[in-house]
Amino acid sequence: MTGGTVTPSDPPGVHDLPELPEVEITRRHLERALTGRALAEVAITHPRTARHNSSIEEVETRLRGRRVVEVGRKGKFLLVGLDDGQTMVAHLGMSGRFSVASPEEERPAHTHFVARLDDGTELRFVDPRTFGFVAALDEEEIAGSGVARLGPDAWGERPEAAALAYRLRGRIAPIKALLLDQGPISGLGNIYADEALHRAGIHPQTPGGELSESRLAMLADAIVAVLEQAIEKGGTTLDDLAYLLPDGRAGENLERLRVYGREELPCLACGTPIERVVIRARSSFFCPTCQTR
DNA sequence: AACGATCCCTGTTGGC
DNA sequence: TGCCAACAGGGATCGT
Repeated sequence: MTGGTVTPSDPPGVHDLPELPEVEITRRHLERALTGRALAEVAITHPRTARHNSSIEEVETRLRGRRVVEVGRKGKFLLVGLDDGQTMVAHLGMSGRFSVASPEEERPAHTHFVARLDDGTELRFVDPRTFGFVAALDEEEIAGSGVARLGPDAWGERPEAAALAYRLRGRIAPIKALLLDQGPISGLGNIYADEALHRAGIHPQTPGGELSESRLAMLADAIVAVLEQAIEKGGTTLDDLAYLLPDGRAGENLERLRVYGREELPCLACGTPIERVVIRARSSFFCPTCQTR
């Protein structure tokens, strides 16, 4: 039921929407597989995958022959440092997935990027919906990209209440929208934003700038807790058709979700039916009793 | 500057 | 049984 219609009795379902935990799991996998390796040959087969450079050929040329120095992450962006100072910037978008496989293994449908590595394996990027991308950017290009507008990483940098208060000061947009914005704090998507707000007892429509420092302290703690748990559980795979982890395993965080996709089901804390509202064209699930403005 | 709307895209599904 | 419109999502872009 990946991306299917959401009905009250039917959890949205469910695929693996890559948010910070899923990207961090991917980063760890790539760190092991790519560090020290050279991208011997690079082939991109879908123009949207290369849209952050001027052409497919430019990405291929700029990455070809480069050696991987480090694999980092900020928010939901993967930052693969290369030996000439460039960075291979990648985003999984809605449906992107990296894997490292033997060239003999059949390539899955929607494989839009392949890099042959100098150890004989192949780095692949599969992305049916093409919301993801792979780019070759230098320092200056990164400074002008979306990466530069990211707020502190929600897990790696863990902004505390005072930092959140500063970043949300005067903002009247709903806190849910601000958490999705990636500017005040980066890495949260629709699932973990809802989960963190529920854990913190904050209504998603509360204007961000109106949250007291004590409530922001609860939010900061809740964000780290939901992300930590999701990373430990291998991320959230929402249905067994969609694959999630780079090694092919499904994540096991789904059972831990307390509000996302649970419209009309009883709140696990108080029994009140979970409600759904649309904020910034995204579903927000919340408990009207536990979460207040 | 901040905010909201719109667009991109495809697999899945509800409704007919 | 089969067809098709609706829907989900992150981020870039644009209008107000």
